[in-house]
Amino acid sequence: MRPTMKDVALAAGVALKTVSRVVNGEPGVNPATAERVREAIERLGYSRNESARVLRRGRTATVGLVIEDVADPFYAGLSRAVEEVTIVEGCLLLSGSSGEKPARERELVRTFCARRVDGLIVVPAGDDHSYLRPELDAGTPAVFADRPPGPGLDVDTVLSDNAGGAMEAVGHLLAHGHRRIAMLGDHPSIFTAAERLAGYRSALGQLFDPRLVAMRAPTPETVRTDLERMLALDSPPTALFTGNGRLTVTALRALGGRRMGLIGFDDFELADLLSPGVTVVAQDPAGMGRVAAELLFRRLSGDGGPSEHVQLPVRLIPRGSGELSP
Amino acid sequence: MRPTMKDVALAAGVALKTVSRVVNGEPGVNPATAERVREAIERLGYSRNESARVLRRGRTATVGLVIEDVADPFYAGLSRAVEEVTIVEGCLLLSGSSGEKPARERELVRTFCARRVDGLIVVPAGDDHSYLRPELDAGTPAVFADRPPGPGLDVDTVLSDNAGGAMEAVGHLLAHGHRRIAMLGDHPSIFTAAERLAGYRSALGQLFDPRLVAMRAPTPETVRTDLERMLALDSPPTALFTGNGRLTVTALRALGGRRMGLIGFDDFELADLLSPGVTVVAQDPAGMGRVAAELLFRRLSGDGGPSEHVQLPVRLIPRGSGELSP
DNA sequence: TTGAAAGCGCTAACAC
DNA sequence: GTGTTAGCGCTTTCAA
Repeated sequence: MRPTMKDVALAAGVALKTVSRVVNGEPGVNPATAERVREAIERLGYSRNESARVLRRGRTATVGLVIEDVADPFYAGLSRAVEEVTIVEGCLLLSGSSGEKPARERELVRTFCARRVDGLIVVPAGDDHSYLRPELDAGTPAVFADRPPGPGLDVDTVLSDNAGGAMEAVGHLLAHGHRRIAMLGDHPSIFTAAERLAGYRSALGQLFDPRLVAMRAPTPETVRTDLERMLALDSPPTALFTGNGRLTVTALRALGGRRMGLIGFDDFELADLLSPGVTVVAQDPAGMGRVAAELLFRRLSGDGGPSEHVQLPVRLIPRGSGELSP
Repeated sequence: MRPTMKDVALAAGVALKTVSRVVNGEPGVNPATAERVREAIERLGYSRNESARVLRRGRTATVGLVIEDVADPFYAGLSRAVEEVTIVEGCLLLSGSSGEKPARERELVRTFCARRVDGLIVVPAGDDHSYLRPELDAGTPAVFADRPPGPGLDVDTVLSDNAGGAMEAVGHLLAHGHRRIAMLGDHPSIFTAAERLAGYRSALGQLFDPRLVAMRAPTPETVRTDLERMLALDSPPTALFTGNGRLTVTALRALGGRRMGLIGFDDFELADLLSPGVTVVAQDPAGMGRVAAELLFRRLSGDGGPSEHVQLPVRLIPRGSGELSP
C-alpha cells in the first residue's frame, strides 16, 4: 500500500540503507545521490513508518499524560503547557482523562506503557500506584503533578502550595473581620482537598467549627444543601472559602447574589467581571504542566538523581468578594 | 530490558506462538497450558509491545486530533468528547494544538500520519489541505470539524450552523428594537468568522453599516479601540454581536459595565451570573466532537459511502443582555 | 492443540 | 560513499 524505504531505494536505484541515511539526515551521502533519493521520495509520496523505527530504536518519542478531565480549564491549561514542552522536545503527546476514576487512570497508564511511551505525567485519581512499579523499574520515568502518588512510590512531584494558599485565604478573611468562615471542599480523599482543609483549619485555630465545613464531591444540589444548612445555624457564616474552581462557581450560583465574604481556590475566567469581583487563590496550571514536563525530559535525558519535589507558589488575588466586611 | 514473548515462552516452556495465542485470547489453547503461560506473564511482568504489533498488523488503534488550542473551552469540550468515543472503540488519542498556525497544523498531521494513525479529526487552521491528498489516498480517513477543508478535498465535515446562528442573534436584537447593531468578529479568513459575518449581514439587510463592523484577530487593545471608534460615531450602536466566546468576554471587559444590547456567539461559563446575564448563541462542542468521532469510526469500519456533511444546530439562550431595549 | 518459519519496515553494525 | 546483513517483537501462514 504505502511505499517503503525499499520501494524508494528501488526507484532511486540505490540501496535501502542509503535511503535511510537521506531520510535521517545522516552525513556521508553524495549530494547527487541524496538528491536522487529525495526526488524518489517526493514522487512516491513516501513517509517514514514510525512504528518500525520505534521497534528498532526502542524509543517512541511519545509522552503519556493522564489528567482528570481535559474539559476542566485547570487541566486544559496544564495539558497545553505539557504539549508545548513536548513539541519542542520533538515528541508527541498521548493523553487521556481519568474522570477521577482510579481504574481508568490505571487502564490509561497501562495502555500508554504498552505503547512504550518514553515517560509519563500523571495526575493521579487513585492512591495505589504499586502497578507502576514494573514500569518504573523498566526505565519509564513518571512525574506526578497536582497530587502525589500513593505510598511506596518515590517519583518526582510538582504540587501547588495547597495548605499555604488555604491559610492565606482564611487569614485574609480573618483580617477583614470575619470570624465565622465556612469551607466547601471536595471529598477529602482527594489530596488537594485534604491539604486545603488542613490549611483552613490551621488558620482558624480556635475558631474552627466542624459545622461550617462540608467536604464532598460537589454537585449543584449538595452545594445548595450544605450552604442552606450552614446559613440556618444560630451563628451562620459571614464568609465562605471554596476548595476549587468548580465549587466556587457552583457556590456563586447557589448564593444567588447573597452578599457574603468569598474566596475561592483556583482562578477562573470572568472572576473579575462579577460584582463584586471574586477574590481567589490562583494556581498556575500552565506552570505546573511546564515544570512537570521539563522535569520529565530531564529524566529522559539521563538525569538519575534523587526524586525531586517541586512546590509551586499560589497567589491571592483580591477582587472584592474577599474584602467584604461581615 | 523488558521481557518479550520469547522470554515468556521460554519461562513457560512453550513456543512463542502459544504465548501470542494466550495474550490475544485466541481459541485453541489447552487451559492448563494457558494457565502456565499466564503465570509466567505475571511473574515476568510482561506486557505486549504495541509497536511490534502495529508494525505487523498495520493498524495502530490510534486516532489523531488536531485542534486550535486545548486550553480554549470550546476545543477542550470537543477533545473530551472525541476522547470518550475513541476509548469506547478501544483506540488511543494523539492530539495537538495548531495555535491557528497552518504550518503547525500541517506538521501535526504529518507527524500523526508518520505514526500511522488510523484516522484523523482536524480543526483546520489553514485553507490548503492538498498535503492531505496522499494520506487520504493511502487509506487514512479524515473528518474535518468546526471548519471545512480547503478547496479540492472531499472529506466528511461537521460544522455548526454559523450563519443561521448569527442571523438568529441579530434578528433577536432587531426584534428588541435595536437598529444600530455592531459586530466584532475574528479575522474573516477564518471560516466560522466569515460565516457569522454573512449571517449578520443578511439579517441586517438595509440596516447594514460597514462602520459598525470590525473583523480581526482579537486582543484586549483592538477590541477596545474598535468599540471606542464605533461608540464615537454620530449614531453609535445600541447593541453588539460578538463573533466568538473570547471576543464576548473581551468586549464585556472593554465595555466595563456600560449598558448595551449584547449577544455573543458561543456559550461560556458564568454567562448566567453576570448582570445582566449574557444572551448567547450556544454551540455544542461535545456534540461536534462526538459526531466527528463517530463518523470517523464508521469510515474505519469500512463505510466507503460519499462524504457526509453534518450541520449542527445552534441555540439562542436569552439571559438578559440580548433583551435590553436600545 | 501446538510449533517453526517468514516477514512487517526500519536502524545498527559492519563490510566494501 | 555505499551496500549487506541481522534483528527489533510481534502476527501470519502453514505444517505437524
